[in-house]
Amino acid sequence: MNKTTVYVVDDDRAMCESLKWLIESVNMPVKTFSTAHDFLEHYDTNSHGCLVLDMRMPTMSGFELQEELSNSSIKLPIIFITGYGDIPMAVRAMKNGAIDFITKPFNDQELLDSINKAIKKDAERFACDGELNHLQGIINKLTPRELEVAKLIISGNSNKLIAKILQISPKTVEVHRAKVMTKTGMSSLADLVTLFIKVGYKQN
Amino acid sequence: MNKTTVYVVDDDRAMCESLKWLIESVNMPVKTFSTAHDFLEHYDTNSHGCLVLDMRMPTMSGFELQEELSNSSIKLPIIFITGYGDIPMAVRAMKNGAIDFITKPFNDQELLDSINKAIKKDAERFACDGELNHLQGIINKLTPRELEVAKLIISGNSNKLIAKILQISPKTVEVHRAKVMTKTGMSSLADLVTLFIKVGYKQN
DNA sequence: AATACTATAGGTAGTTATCCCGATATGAGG
DNA sequence: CCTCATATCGGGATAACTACCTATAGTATT
Repeated sequence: MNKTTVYVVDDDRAMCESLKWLIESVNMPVKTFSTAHDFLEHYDTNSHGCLVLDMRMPTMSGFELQEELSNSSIKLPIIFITGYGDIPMAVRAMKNGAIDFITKPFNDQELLDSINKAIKKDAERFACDGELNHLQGIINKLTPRELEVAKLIISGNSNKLIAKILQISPKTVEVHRAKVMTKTGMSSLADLVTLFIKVGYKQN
Repeated sequence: MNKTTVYVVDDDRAMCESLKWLIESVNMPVKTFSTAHDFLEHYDTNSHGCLVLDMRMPTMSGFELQEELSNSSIKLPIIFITGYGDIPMAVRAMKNGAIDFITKPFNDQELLDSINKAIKKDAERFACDGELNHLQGIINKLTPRELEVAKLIISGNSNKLIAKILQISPKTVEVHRAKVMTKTGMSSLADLVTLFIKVGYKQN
């Protein structure tokens, strides 16, 4: 697990330095980038924290980076800062999932508070994702056939029915079922259903 | 089920009339109010649609109404319109769950688009809530004892174990269990677990 | 007082699931 | 060629669940 980092992307070097100094003053690791491309190249998809992002930048604007990130399923919380913003811009940024939009000049504490909130939110997301990946990993251990049987089980079918559906002997279904339970480590049908629902399987 | 209505709250009579005219021009029912209090008095909690809300108003601001509504668990989507807004105000409104924040003078189509999105979103929420209430209603038909047994069942306990936990005969647990299944209309344990998870019961 | 619902409990039979033992066939990899 | 994983199938025993019947006692409603 990587440590949490505050990423700063701003084309203004002085602003980058100022932000770096501010954020490091509260003992948070900071990485600064002067362009969106620079950030995208050096960003480690496994790291977490938050992104402090200038709106107006050459070659790639803050908006474009935000979209790029959301398309790449990178869910790093974004805090926009800008000196030239207007309301439609702020609204659009928020609609696109930014967690804050701060205008320059800003109050230092205001930004730090926002960063803390963002990091907290990202940590929650990370914990949640980790749990999900873990559960998904458990399910991925099943063979295709076992998964097939498992899905039929959690849809409420009995072994006998599953046997008819899959055109195999009920005895084989029993074997698969037992394998599913031992491999997933679930000790009851209820737990198995819960597991599958958690990872997003729906039996509509 | 009530029809969908666009609620307009603005202290400026002329603006109210103008909005009413605009929205009715696309055949959507409108109700206008000149104060937040007026709206709160006449609002039917069962109705749905969306709320077009002026920010700056006497006695109760748009913000205050938004907070009031979120505290009353009224989840009507809110579109703010204002002539005197700034970015922090817009950001705060969006953070509080507004779905749009539009500045006067606004483009008519822009507002209508936003209203349509809001209504769509509310309809989804309504459908979702309706489903949930229905499922909750099913569970509410259970007697306290049956609910107790049901929870133990979906936590993966066997009848025998439940009997020990509740200090009653396994036979009685069987009876409760059968009652739970017939009352909920679920035909398998898997379906029962799914039902309880849908209404938010977790066995952590 | 009669009725209905709830919680309790037993019997008996049948179905289903679980767990132990076994077996065969197939294909991938060393 | 041997091994391992996978998928298939069987017998037999035990445990668990389901479905039908019965019954009693308390509480609430009418």
